[in-house]
Amino acid sequence: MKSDNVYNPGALEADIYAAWEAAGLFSPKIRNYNGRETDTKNSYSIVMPPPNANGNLHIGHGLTIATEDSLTRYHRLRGQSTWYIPGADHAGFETWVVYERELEKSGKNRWQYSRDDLYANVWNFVEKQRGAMELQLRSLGASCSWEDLTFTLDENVVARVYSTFKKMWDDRMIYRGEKLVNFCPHHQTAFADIEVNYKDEEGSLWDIAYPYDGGEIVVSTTRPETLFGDVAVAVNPADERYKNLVGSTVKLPLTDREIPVIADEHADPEYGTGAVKITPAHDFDDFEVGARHGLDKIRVINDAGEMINCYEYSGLKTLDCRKAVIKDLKEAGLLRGEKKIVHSVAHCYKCDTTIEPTLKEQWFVDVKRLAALALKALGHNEITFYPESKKKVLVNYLRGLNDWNISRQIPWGIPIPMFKKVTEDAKSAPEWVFDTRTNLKEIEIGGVRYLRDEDTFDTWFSSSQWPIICTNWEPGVENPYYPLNVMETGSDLLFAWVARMIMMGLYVTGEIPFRDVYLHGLVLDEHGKKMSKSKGNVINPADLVAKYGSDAFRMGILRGRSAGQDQSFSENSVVAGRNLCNKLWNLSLWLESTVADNGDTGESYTTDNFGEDWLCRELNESMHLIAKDLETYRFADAVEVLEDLIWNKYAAWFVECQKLFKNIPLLKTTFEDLLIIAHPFAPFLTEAIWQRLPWTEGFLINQKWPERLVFDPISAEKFEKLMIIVSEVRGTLTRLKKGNNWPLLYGDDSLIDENNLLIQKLTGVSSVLPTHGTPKGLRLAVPNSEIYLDIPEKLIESYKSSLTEKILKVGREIDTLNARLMNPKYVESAPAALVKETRDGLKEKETLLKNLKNELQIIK
RNA sequence: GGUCUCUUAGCUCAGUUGGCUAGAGCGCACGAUUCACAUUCGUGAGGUCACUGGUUCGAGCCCAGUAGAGACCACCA
Repeated sequence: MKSDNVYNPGALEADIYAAWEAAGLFSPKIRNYNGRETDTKNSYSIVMPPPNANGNLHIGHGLTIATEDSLTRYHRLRGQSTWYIPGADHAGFETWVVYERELEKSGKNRWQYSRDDLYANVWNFVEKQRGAMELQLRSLGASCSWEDLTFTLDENVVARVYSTFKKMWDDRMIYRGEKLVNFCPHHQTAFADIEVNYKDEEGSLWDIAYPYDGGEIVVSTTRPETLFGDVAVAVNPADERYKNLVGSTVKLPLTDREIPVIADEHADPEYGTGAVKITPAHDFDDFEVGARHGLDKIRVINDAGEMINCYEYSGLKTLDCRKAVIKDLKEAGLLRGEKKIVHSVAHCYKCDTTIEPTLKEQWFVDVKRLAALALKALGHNEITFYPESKKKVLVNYLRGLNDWNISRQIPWGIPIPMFKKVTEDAKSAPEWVFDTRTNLKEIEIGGVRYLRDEDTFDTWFSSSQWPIICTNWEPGVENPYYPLNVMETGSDLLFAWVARMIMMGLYVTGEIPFRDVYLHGLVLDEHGKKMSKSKGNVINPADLVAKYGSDAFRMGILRGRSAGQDQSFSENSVVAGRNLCNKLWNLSLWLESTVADNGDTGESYTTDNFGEDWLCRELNESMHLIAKDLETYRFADAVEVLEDLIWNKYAAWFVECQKLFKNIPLLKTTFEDLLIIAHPFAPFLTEAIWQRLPWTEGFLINQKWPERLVFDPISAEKFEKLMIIVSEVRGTLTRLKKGNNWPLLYGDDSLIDENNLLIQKLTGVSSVLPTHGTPKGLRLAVPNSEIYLDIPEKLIESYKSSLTEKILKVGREIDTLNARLMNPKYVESAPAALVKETRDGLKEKETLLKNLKNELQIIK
């Protein structure tokens, strides 16, 4: 018959969360801190990496919340003024892609609207979607301060972004540059380097002859269509083959232009023919070469990916033009060869269109100074990384960082507060002015008209200031919540986000934005593969929460996970979490009825027997370990310690003992402690139990982390001996396979005298009796104890092989200990305590061996 | 090419400044069963710590190298 005593999370979780929220328990205790509260030891702040406002939470978010919320709840229980700040991301480009797809579905496109209309439309679109994500955060138990939720387009965000931009503009760290950018012809926007996917692709390397009087120079290219933008041919200065051509000109095929031959290190003599065409407007390397040699930049591809400025080829798509050029070169007799190669090609990470390096005027941040600030702080170890190795990775990245393009050509984002002069005769007026009136298309300053730059900021420009914004940091005002205690996020965001937060935090506030960085790895499927929709191996956290409960999910996802490591995940670990929840739930049912049956006197506890002292000792130790693990971000270890405590120590040993000798005050105290230390991991279940127990008051969520329990250590030690005896009896009975209905006899032993009932209960033997000096039956392998299982001669005989095996094993152990002690250098150099331990161990094993051998003698 | 990570039980992973007989969960095998829990209880099997050298009284851990797996950065005319 299946029992009804099964923990059923679904019915409870929503109500509990609502009760916490209604009671205002997620808010930091100290809110109005201006000048009043500066004790940072008693504050704890952490921000949530803002999930996409119009998206659903995926498994990575589940891990994020499980991690951050267990930290939050732990520090809250520790009495700190704890502030977990939630956010929602406008997710500039991501959201834009979704919106534009909707727009296209209804047969429209972005060009039919003004930028401002588009912005308003997306705002409404996101407004409709919002809320789902927040509900999911609640169902995961995130105890974040909802009244402080920051949306990445909120007024205070924009204000901070503008003031930082102004500061950088004044500090000459922002410049307008015509540079090549990664441009997606489909989305019509530029991308940062890290937003581009490189993929290996098959392509052709064509050799094309560029003739000159008396010969030709053959260049190798994968992009013949860009030859109309060629402004030079480069050869390596050390390349003897071409030395005499440097400085002369060659004819550009299919045109009537002459271009120079130049010497530049960029040309690799080993690759292709060693000569390379230079197209500064359409290739990143060539752009650099062009800059070094003062060459022109000729654009031959427009934003839509069509050819321009190239005779009859104009208007063709790039790939069509490539075919035409190859055909015409062949006809002109200038094609010298074609070779299939595999090369890596940049793609848009959203629509997979080939990225077209495009010449654009954009806003750039000069990152040298920013990176230097970050490198200095990292060099001084001002920020601790978990895992530590990620610091090295970050330093390496910061050292090679290029200037940061912060312009995006999409309407959905924070408008760049820069206006360009349009009054032509105002010669003395600056070309660009900073102004925050971005709600206007056009402004006038001193009779000069300026038009707003239509671009918006790269999302990371605002995100990089997230800790500053969320904690309401203001210059000159003491703020106990800045720097944050920890920044927790995925290790895939180390460059895009963490690096930029460090740089901008230091630049704006002069202080690091957070003290610790904890990076979690990717959650892979159970076979170690990345989850993706196309593979169909995506696990949705909401499904698991619905099936097993939020607590089970949280413990399941934290189990077996370590910092920075991409690790697999399967439903099994959530099942294990669910089982633990059920265990705790049933413990609480037993405890509640036991307290009710025995009367609750409300007295404070004392310890009255070995098992009670032992449990107190173990509970103290587990509390200490869990605290230490959480403070060093070892979540999996903490869950493991908790599980061992609840399942093995509390339920399997302590409660079984308590069924014999009930100590109601101690049961109550220790179980309350258990609930508190389990709360960071299983918030709903523990609160549900707390609310149900008749003697508890208030909420569990804001109780005090338990004090150490008082116990007698010698008594606790003795219980361990009892455990060894019980285990040995159980093991022997199992191996005999003849049931457990035998008497257990023991020699003169006060420990067993005092606990014979307990031993009988835990092992199931028929009785536990003194030998009265006449030992008989099978002697058990318990050191320093004389214990016999009173079974018939025949059965003892059948146990002989098992005994022999044991003797051999103990013999081997004695050998290794002996060998160690025979080594004079070990005795000399190893710590004294260790040597003593070895000696004691040896003595114990030798006695045991003697006893076992005696026993074997008797059997014979 | 550069940076970083990983290789420990059938699977997924721990193993914190080197210290006794290398751990956990899941899985597997054997056994149990009225009263908190079959989402249970008891017992057990299972490991050449990738490989080769070195340092040390002592190496899964430190050092050098080899092999394999993966991530990221740069480049690929």
